[in-house]
Amino acid sequence: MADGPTINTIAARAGVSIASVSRVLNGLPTRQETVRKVMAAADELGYVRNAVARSLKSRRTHQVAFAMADVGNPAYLAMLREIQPVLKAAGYRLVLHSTDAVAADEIDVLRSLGERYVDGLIMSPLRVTDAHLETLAAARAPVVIIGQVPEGTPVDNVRADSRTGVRLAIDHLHALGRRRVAMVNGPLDTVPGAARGAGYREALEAVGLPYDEDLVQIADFYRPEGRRAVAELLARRPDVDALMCANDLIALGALDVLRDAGRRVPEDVAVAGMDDTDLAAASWPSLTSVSLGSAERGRVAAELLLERLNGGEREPRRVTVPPRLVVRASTAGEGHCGEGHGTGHGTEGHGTEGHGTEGHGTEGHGTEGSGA
Amino acid sequence: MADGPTINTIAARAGVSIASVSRVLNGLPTRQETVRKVMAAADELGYVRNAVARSLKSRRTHQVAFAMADVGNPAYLAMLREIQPVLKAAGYRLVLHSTDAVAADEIDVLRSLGERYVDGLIMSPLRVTDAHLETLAAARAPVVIIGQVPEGTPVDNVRADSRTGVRLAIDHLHALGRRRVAMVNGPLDTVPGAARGAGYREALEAVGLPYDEDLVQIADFYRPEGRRAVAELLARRPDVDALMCANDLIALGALDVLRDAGRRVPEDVAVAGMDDTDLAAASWPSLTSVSLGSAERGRVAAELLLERLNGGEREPRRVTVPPRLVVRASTAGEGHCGEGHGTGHGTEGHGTEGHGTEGHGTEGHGTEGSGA
DNA sequence: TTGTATGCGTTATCAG
DNA sequence: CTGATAACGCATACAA
Repeated sequence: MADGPTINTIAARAGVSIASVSRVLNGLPTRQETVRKVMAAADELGYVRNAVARSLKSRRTHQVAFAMADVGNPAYLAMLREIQPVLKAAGYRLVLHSTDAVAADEIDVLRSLGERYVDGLIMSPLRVTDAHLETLAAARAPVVIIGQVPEGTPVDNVRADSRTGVRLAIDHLHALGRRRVAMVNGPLDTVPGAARGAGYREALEAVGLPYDEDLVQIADFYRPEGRRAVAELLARRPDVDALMCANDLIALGALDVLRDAGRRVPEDVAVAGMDDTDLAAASWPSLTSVSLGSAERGRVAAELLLERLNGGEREPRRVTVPPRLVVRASTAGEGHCGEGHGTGHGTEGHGTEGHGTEGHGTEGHGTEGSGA
Repeated sequence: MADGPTINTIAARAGVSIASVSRVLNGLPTRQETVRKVMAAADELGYVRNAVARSLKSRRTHQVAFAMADVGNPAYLAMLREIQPVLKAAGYRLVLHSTDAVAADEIDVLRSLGERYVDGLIMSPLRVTDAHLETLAAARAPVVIIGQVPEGTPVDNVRADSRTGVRLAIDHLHALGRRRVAMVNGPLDTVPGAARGAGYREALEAVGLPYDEDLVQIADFYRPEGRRAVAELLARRPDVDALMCANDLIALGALDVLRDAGRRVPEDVAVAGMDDTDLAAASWPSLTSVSLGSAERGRVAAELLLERLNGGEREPRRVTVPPRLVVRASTAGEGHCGEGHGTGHGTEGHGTEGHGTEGHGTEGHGTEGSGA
């Protein structure tokens, strides 16, 4: 309860000046005797540096902000999980902003950099508008953008390449002998939808398959939408033998419908998703999925920001993280009762299998009640 | 790049004293003319308050920390997702600490409260040790613990009740006519393992079933472990007709093994999990699971902390959040081809179905490369 | 080596 | 109503 001790308290106790206290605390050359006295006093009083005063003086908060639409989104979560340890190792705390996908909120975050409560910002905006760019140009602290920014924007930038990602999957399906590969894409007016659609056409051309509009179906990026879309597609084209889905949720919806229709996966129809979320490994059959490298994008973004925080000025840098195909049972299945359960995660360090642990020691014995 | 303007800059520009500037900025009674001049100057200069200086003076940072083992864990994530908006609405920023389940790190976080970079802390420790309690007693800011603390610890505390949770599930299974209900529990030396084991015995007794040691199997809280354990159990007791699993991952492992063994779920064997993670809805058949109310625990914790931040002193409070059974196909199945896909989430506001959206506009057209 | 004094950007007190 | 001025807790240039 009592107000914490300051260097003044210590100085008094040790019988020295606050300057000496500060010097000892910062490891500057000081007489042994003084060091001893100061350390003793600090120990006894349980002194802890005041970070706020420190920041005011040093103009560094040792805090970095990460702003994204929604922590619940597996893609952002993957970024967060990589960003956190990188920053921590470098001595930075992490301030989390959830913008709920509201552009105005994102701009607020950019503006708030003027308050100087963080040294830098990593931001993954839904869509970069002109307003973003304006505010960005006037930002009072270094910013790294994860996502798509216009060519030439003077900002550190880390991006995915889902176009190539789609191509990886199509190549895979084609190599397995599939020839009627449909695409269940997201809305075409979204950035990812457009890119994935383009990737689909490119990939078909590359493997020498014709582009057939009949094989394209649009769905919002959710599971029920995936069900609806795949049902329609199946009704129109019952001969389809592979489904490229624009994300894992749509792919789960596809599995639902195929199961109900009595089509075996992957024997009759192979299914591939995108994003490689936890759900891909949990479903049955487990889902082949294209990882867009969210985790790595997070890590790279953090490293870029640290570089700029330490190093100072340099040219803005742009990094594109390559996609990676994670093959599981929904395309590669070895018979529908195979034991390929733990179909791994390739090479990526800590896979998703590991962290879904448990409710961790939070327990209650009965009904202690909840009132005051 | 130029250093941001301060109230001094504005004062000079407006031809008034810094005191007047501060007053205007804080809405204190001031002559209209002065207000006008100050606002004009502030606007032109793009002035933004310096949060650090403000904090130093006011002794409030408007930041709150949340410390848990791992953001990747769905339980913590659910808490985070509730905590964030509550704090944001109250004008607080959220500082995130990942302790990697290392007790020493948790204690460091408690100690670091002395640095005064946050106004309060919400912490969900793996296990509360004596060292925790000591540090807690000396904490220099209000703390809310999510989890189990010893009786009488003078700290705001929010807890789950997995014992009752297990009972809900067993009651459900018994009501469905199952009579040989096995338990695949976590290690008994963990807090959750012990509580769930106790809940299992209690529940059996309550419904009048005998406790049979043969029906209990221990597994670590992971899917491969779940597979191993259930395989053993099945070999020993092929007559089992229901499985109560201590978490969702173990339950997924159970589904794997049952499928391979040709047992139908739920017709031959019903399966229930715990934690009600995203995975429960994604699996097939979808998994009946006991929610321990992680989301609500998070929300309550945030509210308790805010109360204390605003209100000041009061008696420490303890809240127990009741568990909730979420019934899905793995116990209630309406035939194995039923359309009960979207089996809902009960009542809990925003269900998990909604947020697993997509890779959000992060795209790249090709190979811009990753070099400098 | 040590102490004194000043400033970081605000807010708040107290005369004018 | 306004303007000097003193904190807030720390770091540091400068003087001793």
